[in-house]
Amino acid sequence: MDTPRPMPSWKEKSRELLHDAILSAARATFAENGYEGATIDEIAARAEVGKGTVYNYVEGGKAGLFAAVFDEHFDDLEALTAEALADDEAPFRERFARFSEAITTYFAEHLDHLVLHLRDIPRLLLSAEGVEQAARLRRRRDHFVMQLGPPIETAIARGEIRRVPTETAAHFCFAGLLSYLFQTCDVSGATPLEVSPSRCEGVVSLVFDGLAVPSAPATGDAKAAPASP
Amino acid sequence: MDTPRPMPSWKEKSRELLHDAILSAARATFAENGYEGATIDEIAARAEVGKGTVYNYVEGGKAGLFAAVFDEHFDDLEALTAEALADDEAPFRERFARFSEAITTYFAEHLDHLVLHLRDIPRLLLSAEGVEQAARLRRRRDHFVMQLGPPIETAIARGEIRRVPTETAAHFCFAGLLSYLFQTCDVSGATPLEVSPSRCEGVVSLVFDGLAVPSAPATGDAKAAPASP
DNA sequence: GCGGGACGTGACTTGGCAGTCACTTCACGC
DNA sequence: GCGTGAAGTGACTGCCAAGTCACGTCCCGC
Repeated sequence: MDTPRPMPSWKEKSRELLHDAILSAARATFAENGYEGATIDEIAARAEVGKGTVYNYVEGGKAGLFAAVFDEHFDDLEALTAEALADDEAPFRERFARFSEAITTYFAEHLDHLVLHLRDIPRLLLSAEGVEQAARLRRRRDHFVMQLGPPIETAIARGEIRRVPTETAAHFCFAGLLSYLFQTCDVSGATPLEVSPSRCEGVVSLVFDGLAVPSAPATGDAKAAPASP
Repeated sequence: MDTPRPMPSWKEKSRELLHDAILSAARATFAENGYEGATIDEIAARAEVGKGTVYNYVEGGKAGLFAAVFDEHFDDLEALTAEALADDEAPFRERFARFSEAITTYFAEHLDHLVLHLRDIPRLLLSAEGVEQAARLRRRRDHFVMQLGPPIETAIARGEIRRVPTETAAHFCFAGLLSYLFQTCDVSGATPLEVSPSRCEGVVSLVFDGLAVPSAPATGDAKAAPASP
């Protein structure tokens, strides 16, 4: 058959650029169709490379590609989390607020990562097959979530928050944030995920203060005088 | 070819029993392997029927089978939720505690449902293909979660909880519970999911009271003054 | 006992996708 | 120019699973 394409400008794409293009195509495709629904053919098409090239650039085929996407994802999350939590002096509520805002902003800019995170992490974590990969991912996720650990312990020591197991608290913080995002954003991307201090304050206050009325006794019927601001 | 099997005791299984057997085999298989990983062949084998029989008993092939499993699941959840929330007079904290205990007990007895719920609901809700089914499932899930709506509104009216959008509060309650279960139980089933009042109190207090120290900052003084140290 | 209908069955058909590899093209040194 | 190796390509292979359907079996009424 006649040669498919004169490969117009491919030389411009250096090795690294190509790698990025493939990874980014993979992320988009996985986000759109899920792991099972995505095909290498489509990823290759999106990256504007041949199918074979995809295999030249990643180890481990489809699964490896997927892992690479998640590695990149968690690298991102960990970097911005480290920065958001950096200020040891700040009260926990504030640090958590910064964390929430950073995460929200990140996901607002990368809606596909949000979909990926919400849909495919549980999927991987709970799939019996691929135990190897599941364990690796769990470690990665826990490592990320546990960045919240030291701030939480500091906060407990300072008496800012209750004595809750660190792990529980950390997961609660992140899960609360995620589920809030999931519930309030239009995942399809039709309306962009809005990031605003007030929105962040919403999650932060839910997670930090709970549902209960600030100081009123929860179970007592006596309406305690509401604290004035 | 020789007849495969003299079909030993199949007549005993009435139509309905067979249907149940298939559904239950489907649930187990889906829970074990996820939607994509499950095969009709395996479901048939588990139910101890021929593949063709599966198609005789369900509308819509694999997808229909999956939907049937989820319908049953949400029927269960809604029934026990209605019961747990029945007492209008009780304070919200108590109603939520009963709800948490009921859900936890249910999942403890049906670990496969928990896996299914955690892994496949996000998957379905976020998959672009099958929009039809996704919408139906979302409606179903929201209907379930919004059983918490009236209690929440009552609680707000009574001043037990803050003025938070009902939907947000409802989802926060359920998501908090779920993520707590996910994080603290061994999904593989190696160690059974323990249900105890103290465990429930753990979630309830996180969701209801938040992370913050009960009323006063540890530096205990004027309650309403969130003085910064 | 016998004929027919209802029901279950699994071999088969079909479609689709992961992964391979023989080939083409390009860049560069001589 | 021309030879050589590096890189990209997509047609091809093999596998697997959803869904079909022609067949066998059983039961029930006659």
